[in-house]
Amino acid sequence: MTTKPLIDYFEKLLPLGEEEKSIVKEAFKERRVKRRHFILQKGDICKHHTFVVEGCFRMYMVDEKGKEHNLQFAIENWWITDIGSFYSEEPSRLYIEALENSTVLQLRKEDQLKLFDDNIKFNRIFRVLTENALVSAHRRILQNISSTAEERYLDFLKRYPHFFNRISNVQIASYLGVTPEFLSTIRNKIVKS
Amino acid sequence: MTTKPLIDYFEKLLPLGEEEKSIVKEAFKERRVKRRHFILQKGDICKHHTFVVEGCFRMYMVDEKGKEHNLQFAIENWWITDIGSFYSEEPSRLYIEALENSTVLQLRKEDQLKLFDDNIKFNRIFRVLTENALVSAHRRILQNISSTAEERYLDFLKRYPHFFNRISNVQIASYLGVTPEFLSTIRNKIVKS
DNA sequence: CGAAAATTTGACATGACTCAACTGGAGTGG
DNA sequence: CCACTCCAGTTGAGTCATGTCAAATTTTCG
Repeated sequence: MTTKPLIDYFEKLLPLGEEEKSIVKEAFKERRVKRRHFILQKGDICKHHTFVVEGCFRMYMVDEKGKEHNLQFAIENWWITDIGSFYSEEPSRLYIEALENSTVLQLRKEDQLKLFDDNIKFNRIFRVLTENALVSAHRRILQNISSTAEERYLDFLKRYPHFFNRISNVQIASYLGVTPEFLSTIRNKIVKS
Repeated sequence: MTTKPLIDYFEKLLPLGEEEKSIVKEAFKERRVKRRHFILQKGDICKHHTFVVEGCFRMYMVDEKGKEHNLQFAIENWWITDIGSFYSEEPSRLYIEALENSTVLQLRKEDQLKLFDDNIKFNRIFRVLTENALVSAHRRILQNISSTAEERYLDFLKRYPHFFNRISNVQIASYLGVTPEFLSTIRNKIVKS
């Protein structure tokens, strides 16, 4: 039963009754995604909230020069959704790509609205999720405007140590906003010091 | 009646009944804040959601070297709150300072919880507010990691034209993550081109 | 195994910061 | 209303951070 990690996740925020658990089981659909496959591409409307049960994803933008810029990673027990597109129902500018063979649970908008109507707990749960995401985003903005690339890299490793041997440096560089070459020299410098 | 702008604001998201309007009037407290005064300082716990009725604020962090970094501005009909501190009830790392003599409406956490319990609309309204803030934050992160300072400045002017003659370039530089000197050379370059 | 991608290295170019000095305008107190 | 101060804005020289491009090497995965 793939919904177990999700229910555990919800219950850390707010305990659920048996009935609520079965609502969750009905609302979320399991899906397997192979490495290098996409669950969202530029121009699509983001139709689901996606919860990662197993595997790893990145969400990124491609600029006018064709360069990719990672907005977010997601591994087990993380969410990955272009909320802008999800809520506005406008075409996304983002891609979500599986970096490993993965399993996710997806919630369609109609089903989310049903959750919200049926039960005030889910309203609160999703509010808290969004709040937490906003707090992280604010932290990241402050860091981007106040620190050097080296400081950002060290902080990234401290904050997400489980990413260290799982996500390539190319991807990390793109998340930090530096070139892979420069990240390489940073790493070199750190080792020597 | 200072609550009118706020009620208008809410009604753009979701129409309110008369009863709901009076709930709003009771829950929010008016407060005047003079230029250079603070409604939040590092170490405080952020006790209110703040809605700006008139005036202008900035929210910023001070780094180890004593430099200030602006996370956000707020003018009429904007919100300015350290949500991290507000929800976790932990001491804030941020300052919120009035850049002009201002009038705000503030909502204490207890009163917000009452709104949430009483009425599902407010639950939804605050969820939408947070979602919108998250979408902007994501846009800003992507821009920070993908654009030069000049591009960020031009985009800032396009997106917030009303800030142009209201917020000093020192403050804008701090928001963009560059020094005031460098912003000055950027502006010079733009004029010449 | 073989192709494609990741990582590293180095030379060079540009973006952005630091520091110091100068200018001009806005507020303040006499 | 003036003199004064303080702060925002500008300028320039020198320096450091980071990007670009090209090439060589290593790793990964199909």
